Amino acid sequence: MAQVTIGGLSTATGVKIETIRYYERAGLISPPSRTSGNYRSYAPDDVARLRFIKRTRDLGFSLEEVRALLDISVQQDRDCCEIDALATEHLAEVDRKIADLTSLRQQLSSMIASCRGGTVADCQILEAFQH
Amino acid sequence: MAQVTIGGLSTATGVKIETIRYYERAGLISPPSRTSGNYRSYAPDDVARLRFIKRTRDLGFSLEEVRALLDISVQQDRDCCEIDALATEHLAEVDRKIADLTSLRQQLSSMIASCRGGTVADCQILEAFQH
DNA sequence: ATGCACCCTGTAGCAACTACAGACTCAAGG
DNA sequence: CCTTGAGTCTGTAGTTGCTACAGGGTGCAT
Repeated sequence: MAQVTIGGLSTATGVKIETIRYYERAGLISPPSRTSGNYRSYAPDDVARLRFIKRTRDLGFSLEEVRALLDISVQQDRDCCEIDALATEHLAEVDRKIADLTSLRQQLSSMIASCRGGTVADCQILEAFQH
Repeated sequence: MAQVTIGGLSTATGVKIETIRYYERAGLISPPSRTSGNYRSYAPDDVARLRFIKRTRDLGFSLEEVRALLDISVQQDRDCCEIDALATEHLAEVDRKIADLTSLRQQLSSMIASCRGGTVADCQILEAFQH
């Protein structure tokens, strides 16, 4: 039966205990059964589900998106295209973020390149901050 | 002599009114003088300071970092190198984020490429989420 | 004098956790 | 048998950087 405590689930998945309880409150995982001493007791399926959550979180999906992915993933006979759509939309978001950061990086590095030392009064970086 | 209300400051800087009040609570800007009707009244210097804050926020500095930059920038006779150090450190952080997002983008897009349609049961993307 | 736009304070909410406090449980060692 | 230490429980508050009210007051034009 291989039931585990929350600590075991935590080490099995790399998700912190507090975070697991948070996910339970947030409805991402359902309340597990309890031992006689009121300890949470998780089944192997719970480990798989939490791994899934961790993986998708690591890939940058929001909890809302994770919820949607979980919802779809249990309906085994549905068409796969919704998953594809969610992933593609998320990819676009990631691309936007990369573009934003890259332009920002550009500005920052040219500011830094303009630094010639000296006092704060004639700092070129600060000058650039003033716009 | 060119004092403005919070609404004027907001339009002059592009920072929302609520955010300005928040910055005041957070100690990033000092409480301005008030009119007889208890309205906040800002001087041109306040406009400059808030513009500075907005610009650095747009460049991705945290409020903590902005605070540090502001602190240094008022000490006109100090050496400029601290500014350079903060900016360089921030640039490194931005680079880390770009690297993270790029690797993530890579994983996501190869997952999406593996999609062959069909039902959820044999979805390759979900498969990849399982790790 | 009566709208209407603007401003005030204070509080609560968002994401996605993280960090306690104070109490309980469980297994091992002396 | 008792104690000690690690693990767990609930509940609440803090984090970052805002944003969104509610329920009032102000200022100016018609």
